[in-house]
Amino acid sequence: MLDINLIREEPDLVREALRKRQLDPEPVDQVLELDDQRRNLIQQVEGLKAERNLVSKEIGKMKDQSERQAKIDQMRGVGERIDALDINLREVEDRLEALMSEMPNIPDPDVPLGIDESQNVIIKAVGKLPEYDFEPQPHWDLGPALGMINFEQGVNIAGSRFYVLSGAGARLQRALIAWMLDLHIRQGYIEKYTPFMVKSEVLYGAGQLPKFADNLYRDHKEDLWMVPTAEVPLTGLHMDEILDEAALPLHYTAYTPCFRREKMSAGRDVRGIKRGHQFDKVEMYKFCKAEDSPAEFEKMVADAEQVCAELGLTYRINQLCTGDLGFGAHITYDIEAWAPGVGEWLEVSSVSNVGDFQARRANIRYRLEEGGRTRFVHTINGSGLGLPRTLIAVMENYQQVDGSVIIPPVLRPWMGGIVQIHPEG
RNA sequence: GGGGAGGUGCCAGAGUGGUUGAUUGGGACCGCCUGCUAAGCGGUUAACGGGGCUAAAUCCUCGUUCGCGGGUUCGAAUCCCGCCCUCCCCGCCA
Repeated sequence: MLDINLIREEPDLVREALRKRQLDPEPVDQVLELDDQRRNLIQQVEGLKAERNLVSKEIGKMKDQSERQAKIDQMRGVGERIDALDINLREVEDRLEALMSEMPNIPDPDVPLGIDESQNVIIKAVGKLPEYDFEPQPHWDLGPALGMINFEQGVNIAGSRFYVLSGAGARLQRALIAWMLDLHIRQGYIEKYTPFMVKSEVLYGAGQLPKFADNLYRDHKEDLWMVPTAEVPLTGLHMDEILDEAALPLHYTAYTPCFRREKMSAGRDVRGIKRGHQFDKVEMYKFCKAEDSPAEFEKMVADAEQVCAELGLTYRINQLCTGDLGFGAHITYDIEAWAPGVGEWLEVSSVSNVGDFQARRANIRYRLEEGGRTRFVHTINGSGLGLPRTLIAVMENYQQVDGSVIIPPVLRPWMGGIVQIHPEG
């Protein structure tokens, strides 16, 4: 959520931000109009309420019955006018809220201008593209051959876009999760295990609702929704709280499965485990003071990089341009790992500083030690990392000519000492 | 799922339809007092929204908020309805 004061005072800045995102700036004018109406109605209705409060107190003290009755009759009329104006005000506020809640965050001035993902900017690359003296296989061949992935079973029990991990495949994913969580703990994050279903207000707070309702799974009887990312429940942890300045920053990490309905376009990413309706992810999340968020953001990017580096992956950092920036993001870096089998860079992490955008929605503030007004915290989220793609990168990078896969050294303690996975039979 | 109790400020805990935004404790903070500490004395102690004064306000003023949402009333923490949550007992269960 943007600050209404910003729209009111610097509408051109907001219009420009929308244009940079390839969006129509017209809602700004509607917001200004509704904001004007809102304040106008507030002034009217609050004036009447002040009068009513005053006279009601007088009535309480009056002795003369006829005088008293006259005042009561007079106030009855005032009450009716207040009710009518309140209804009017509610309507205006609902419409304003609807518009505001669908307005995206302002891009950071440093975000490169661009119309779509083709204009994202590679800002760093680490490692060399590995060379093989054989044709590297994609994971959708390696996985089944090694007994690590079973696509048929997934489709049979849940439909297209689902798969089953088996044996060393399931264990390797679990090893990655456990190792990543432990790494993040060493990096200073506190591990959280959260509900995988949340109330709609939490999704609103994180910026998923109302705009992205179509991408979410929900219980058909209750107000419970499957989380599309751990970012959602983690944002909700401090909803409606006023934190002490001394408590910040808060660094959390959590493993959750993620559920996304997304209408997958036919013919794109249809093979393998790169994109599905359910996937696992280890997430990092920070609540911090406004002045600290740029540095905390950079640190989180470095924390995510460390995961790639310790796994021995070749990766690069891609800064999203204004046209590709997510709804709530102020600035975003994607980390992409090279997967030689599928021959593409896989987005294994996306780290965003959302500024106070989520904090405004979720009402998460902090109080300065010297007192004064409360302020909204800044929140930062990042994957550390997304599991299916990390699994792909590990399998495809560590494959051998005989179709086996070597386990990266850092994961071996979680693999029961297994060093290499060999084809079955 | 069934039965019972309850949700008030940072915490505990009062509250009669009418100067109750809310008694009183505790904590915290600011003064005073004190050789130091303790004690004592006085004071302060919410959030959000609108308007005003301003360079800007932690300044003035109005409004809203006693779990949430409705209703009754000139006026609701207080009465009525619905919902949510917590605690205790019973049942069921990994």
